[in-house]
Amino acid sequence: MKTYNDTTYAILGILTTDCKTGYEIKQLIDRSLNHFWKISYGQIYPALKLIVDEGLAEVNNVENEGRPDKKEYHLTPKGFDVLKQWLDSPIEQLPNEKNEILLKLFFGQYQSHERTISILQSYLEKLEARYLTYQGIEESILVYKHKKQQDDAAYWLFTLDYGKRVTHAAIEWCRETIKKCEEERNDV
Amino acid sequence: MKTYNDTTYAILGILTTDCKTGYEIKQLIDRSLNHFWKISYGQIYPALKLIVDEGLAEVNNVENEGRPDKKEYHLTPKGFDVLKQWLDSPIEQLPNEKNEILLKLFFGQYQSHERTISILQSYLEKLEARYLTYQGIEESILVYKHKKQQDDAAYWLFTLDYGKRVTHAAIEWCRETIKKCEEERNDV
DNA sequence: GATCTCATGTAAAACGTTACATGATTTG
DNA sequence: CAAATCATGTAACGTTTTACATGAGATC
Repeated sequence: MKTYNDTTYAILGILTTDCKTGYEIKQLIDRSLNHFWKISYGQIYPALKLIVDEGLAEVNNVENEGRPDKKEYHLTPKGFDVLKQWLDSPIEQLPNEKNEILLKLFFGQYQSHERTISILQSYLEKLEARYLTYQGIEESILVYKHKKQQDDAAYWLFTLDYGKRVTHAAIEWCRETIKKCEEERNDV
Repeated sequence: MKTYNDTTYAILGILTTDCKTGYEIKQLIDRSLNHFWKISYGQIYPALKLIVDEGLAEVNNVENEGRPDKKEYHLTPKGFDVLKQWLDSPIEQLPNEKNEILLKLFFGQYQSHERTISILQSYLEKLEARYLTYQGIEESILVYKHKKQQDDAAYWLFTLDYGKRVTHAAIEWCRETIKKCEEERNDV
């Protein structure tokens, strides 16, 4: 069977939810999958075109009073099969992070202690802000879970839990590394 | 001042260490920066060419008995300046992970519990293997630190500590999520 | 004798980001 | 009245992966 890239599978997956348009897909990813997936319109619209060309979804135009028309995409049985088949396939590789902060820290000896500390501090702030948004997302998922009795909420909470734990570990590391750098600075 | 991409800065940084050839750069990244940076030869060799063209490093050919010749790259003062200037510049964005496992888990309701658990289990195994390699790297950095009295080892240990903490958090999450899925399976 | 390590490189394809274009309505 | 939100899309550019090419010595 034909294979597609992960961007395409991500969109197929989202089309199983209430999100049916390119715009809504972007919003869902930015708001709920943000900690493990990113996407741009430059990926979404061409991918939706491909999905329709391949018969994995069907489009229909929906008039939207006082708003631009929108195109709703609905999975076909074939599209649902392709999604399930991807879900069933094994995963070979660990995700590969690219972390600019760690890259700079790796060469930290060529930086002043002040600069190293300030980079870590701004990283810490961003991590803390991210942790707070996760808590916000968690609450909105819990609300959604109570409203609609759907199974998907459980899985969304699993992925969110991952984000929270990993972010928490990064925050702890950040705080302690800043402390170590400050001690170093005072020693020298 | 002209800017380059992170791949280029990563290579400039590595040229401050004992690694002076394309091959050695690849090895160092694979072995020591592996948890936060990846690179391929298709990036390294063109980047080294650019680095020389821009006057950031100089090449010289080194004969290597019983082995192919190698090209050693040495930073110029200008190259070192460019590196330091990049190190001093602020970081705007948090790194964006792309995690295929979490993406699949997000759509876990369309998978059997068995399959979800088996994906999590293989993820767990990979995370545990990674944690072990981190411990191996840690020991080799400690050895290096004792041999040469260099400051860089401290920063290498910082980045490694990050990798260990984050991986540990992911392992814990994995174990508990597997437990939850197993309970679900038994309930249904 | 096969595979691994050392060593450098290119070309094509795949993938992703950014900037641009359009335009109406709602909110501050 | 400016800015944000809703809504779709393209083109250019930048980045990364993958496959290929070459070849000698060392290890199993």
